[in-house]
Amino acid sequence: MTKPTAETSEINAGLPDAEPMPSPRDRLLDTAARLFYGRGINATGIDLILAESGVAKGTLYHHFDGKQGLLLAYLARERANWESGALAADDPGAGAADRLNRMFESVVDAVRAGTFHGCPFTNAVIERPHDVDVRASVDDYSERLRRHIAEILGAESSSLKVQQIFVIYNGALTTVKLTRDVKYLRRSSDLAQRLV
Amino acid sequence: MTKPTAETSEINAGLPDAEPMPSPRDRLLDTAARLFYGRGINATGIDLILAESGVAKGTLYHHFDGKQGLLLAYLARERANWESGALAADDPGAGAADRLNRMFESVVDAVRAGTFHGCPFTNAVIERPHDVDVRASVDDYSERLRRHIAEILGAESSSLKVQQIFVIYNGALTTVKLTRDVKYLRRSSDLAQRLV
DNA sequence: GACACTCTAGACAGATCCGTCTAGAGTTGT
DNA sequence: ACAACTCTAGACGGATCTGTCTAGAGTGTC
Repeated sequence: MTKPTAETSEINAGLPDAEPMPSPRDRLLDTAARLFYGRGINATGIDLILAESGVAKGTLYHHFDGKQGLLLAYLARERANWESGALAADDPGAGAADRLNRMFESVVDAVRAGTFHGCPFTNAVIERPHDVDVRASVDDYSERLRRHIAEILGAESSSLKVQQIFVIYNGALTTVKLTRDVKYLRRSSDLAQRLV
Repeated sequence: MTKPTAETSEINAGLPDAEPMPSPRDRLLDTAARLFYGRGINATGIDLILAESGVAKGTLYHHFDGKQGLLLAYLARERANWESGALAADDPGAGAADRLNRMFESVVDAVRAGTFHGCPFTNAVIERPHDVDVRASVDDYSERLRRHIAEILGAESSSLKVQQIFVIYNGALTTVKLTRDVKYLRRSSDLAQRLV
């Protein structure tokens, strides 16, 4: 009835070279990420993800272990995205204060773009407080964030300053989520830079 | 079939003066608070609240406007509890640094008691990102928290220091939720006191 | 005694949820 | 040609959710 690989050419008939539709698996992940992050995990049903991604239900269960598998894949990808984003925004040649400032400035951009909905890992641990797999994913992210801060400061990951900037960064994200006021990112950035 | 007002005397038959059972309304609120806070709002069904509180479904809809009404009542009570708790722990005669420290120390107590599951308002806004009533309740709390900090510092609620300690406090709660490590409360407290 | 109020117990409808399943189309490899 | 694989479309069951409803017990008030 349907022609999976022919969809693009059908839809884009006549329009030469309009970007090809991503694979069903990628569309699932993209849609799940958007909905989990924007509407909440528990408030987002599988059927909505399927409808918005235009993927059949069987395909979801072919690629992922149900909603839980999709959630974990979303968190894993979010972690990877965060890491590559932090790497891209970072300038290892710059001073520590500048590098810290860029971390906060990236969040400012996301808020202005209307794509910021808090820290995905904080959100996940709040929505799934007893989920050990979510917890593992969160711990992984948490440690990598501390290591990233440590690398910027040239300090040990367990040092006092790293821990304090870790708190400030988490506080910045939470406070912006709470108040929707970007100014707290500047305050947080100033506070963090003062510790350098 | 049942004798509402006789429950206590039945259950406590022989035991003189064991504390009387709270009213159905209070039992609903207590149970809802425990479950909403401990398991999450969207993950907690009405039926579970009813079963654990031992209250009939009709009684819930008599006192509250469904689950949403129960949620808003829970948040309102949480705000009141936080305010009276902050007032009780506070010593207006002490120095600003000491008073700030007590704010964080209260959280340490909650963590040790095993009753800490993050900031109820942050949790609510994450689980119900598009709920305007939840948003109003969160804004209310948020402003009172800033005013409390401002009062301790003897500063304007909109001053830079208040905003920064607001971030640190939110960061402390989130970071403890994220890592389950109490040490971040000490780090946060030190950081906040340094701003005095 | 009549009435209003609060409460219990539980049935019920309607929606939504997740996961499994079947039937078949299209592609790729052998 | 045949098998293996990926995908669509959608039915289906069973669970769970919220909210409404009825029937009746206990209490207090007029």
